[in-house]
Amino acid sequence: MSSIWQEEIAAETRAGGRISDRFIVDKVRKAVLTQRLPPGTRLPEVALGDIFGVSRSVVRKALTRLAADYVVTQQPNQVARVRAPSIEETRETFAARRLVEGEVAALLAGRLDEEQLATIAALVEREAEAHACGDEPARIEHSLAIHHLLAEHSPNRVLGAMLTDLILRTSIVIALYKRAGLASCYLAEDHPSLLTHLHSGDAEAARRCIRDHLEALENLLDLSVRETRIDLMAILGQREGVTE
Amino acid sequence: MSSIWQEEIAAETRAGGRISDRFIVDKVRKAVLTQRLPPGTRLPEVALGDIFGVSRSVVRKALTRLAADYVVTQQPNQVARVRAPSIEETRETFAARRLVEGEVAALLAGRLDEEQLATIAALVEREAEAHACGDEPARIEHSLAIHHLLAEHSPNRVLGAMLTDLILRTSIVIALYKRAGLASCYLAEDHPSLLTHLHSGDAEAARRCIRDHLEALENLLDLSVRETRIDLMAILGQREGVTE
DNA sequence: ACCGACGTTTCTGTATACAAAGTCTCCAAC
DNA sequence: GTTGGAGACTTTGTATACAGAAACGTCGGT
Repeated sequence: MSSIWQEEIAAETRAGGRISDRFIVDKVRKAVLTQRLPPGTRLPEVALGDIFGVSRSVVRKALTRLAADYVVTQQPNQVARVRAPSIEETRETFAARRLVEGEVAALLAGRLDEEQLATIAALVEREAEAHACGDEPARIEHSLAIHHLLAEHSPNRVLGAMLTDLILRTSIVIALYKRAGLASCYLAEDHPSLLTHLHSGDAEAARRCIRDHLEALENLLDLSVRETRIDLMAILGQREGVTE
Repeated sequence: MSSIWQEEIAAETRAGGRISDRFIVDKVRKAVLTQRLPPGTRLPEVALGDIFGVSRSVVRKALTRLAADYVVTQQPNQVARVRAPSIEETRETFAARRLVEGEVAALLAGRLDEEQLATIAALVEREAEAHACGDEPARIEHSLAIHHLLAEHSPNRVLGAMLTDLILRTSIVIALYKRAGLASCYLAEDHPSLLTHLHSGDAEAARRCIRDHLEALENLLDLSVRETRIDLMAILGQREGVTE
């Protein structure tokens, strides 16, 4: 009965840390992001409880929070499942993120101090390196870190929190709908030029840069209407990935 | 031990409906909105459970969801309390709502059918009437209904859901920071002219109309820096409103 | 009168038990 | 071969018990 979290759970308990609902939320979220838990996966409370070594109470709280974050769906008297955002929702999520992240970038332009800019510049650099090495997981991690930094430094904290959510949701659908043959969703010019605009303080250029970047990203996805496939999968969805 | 929900609970149970976490969420939300539960109010799980006639399990789920909606704060091993958004957060919430609702209005301009427009027109009409009669609660209800309709009809459902959240959050801070002497936050021209733009299909005019409307609303609030008062209240916050 | 230690009370965190709803399987009937 | 249904099984909904943390009040000392 191998679980994909064994090592991390062992590490956490060794470290004296108690497994809390937050721990479970983080792990499930990451597993969904990396597609180790594909959409439609059943997440029964007892199974999760056994895996993490806690009772259903804790698992229930974690699932409730994951549902609030749109990571899983919870219907009365039914097993929670990993959510499968539709193609339409994917487009809408990208549009929402363009609006919000564009605004955040505009607010941020010219307002970051040297240290913050340097941090971002370093990440941009490391992302390029990782791409050159063909280390896609590392590249994704650095790319995500850049966007999360924007959210974190947003002068408007409310927008920042909304952006954090949207980054997560777009990441999930990117993983879901990445064009089959595509090795990477890397756009070499975008992050460096964003950095330039943030530095120079041109708010509208920064906004446009972000919006174009996100639109290009969306266009890298395969959002053609094989929606039937997804729907069938969601309905018949029998796969498991938790117990086994 | 009078609770502010007695009648509604009785009605619900008479109707055969079982009290669920959703019921509790709705009631608490509304009570916060109408300031019957002022910021800082303690919300102990057992007390709520007694009032609603359910066990802590149900209350806990409700509180978790209210926390996800930013209505209450939950800190480990401490009683949940009604959240007291700061003045800064209030400003940020308004800015976020201007961005999102402006976009929704722009998307909606010229895309509503006659029936939907008629529904909104009727609400605008009734809001004006309620204001004329001095029936402020009714006016607020109709005003909120207008904005919620925008959110509901948003072509972009993701943005629509975000807008629903933001409407709730701004409503709470409006109640909180309404200038003392002010009887009403009514801006006679704004809703009718929004309707005009939605009808004519001028997206940018609709966007601007919403943004101006929300900015005017924000300016009606008393957001001067008596922030100390709020902070003290949150810290000493000893008031109760649930048990009694 | 003020301050700090200590015991009491209150409240949350977690596990668990039981009931109700949903799901699956198998078998008979068409 | 497909449909329909009875039963067993699985899974969630809710209540409750107990342990531990925080808040509160009291009492002694200064």
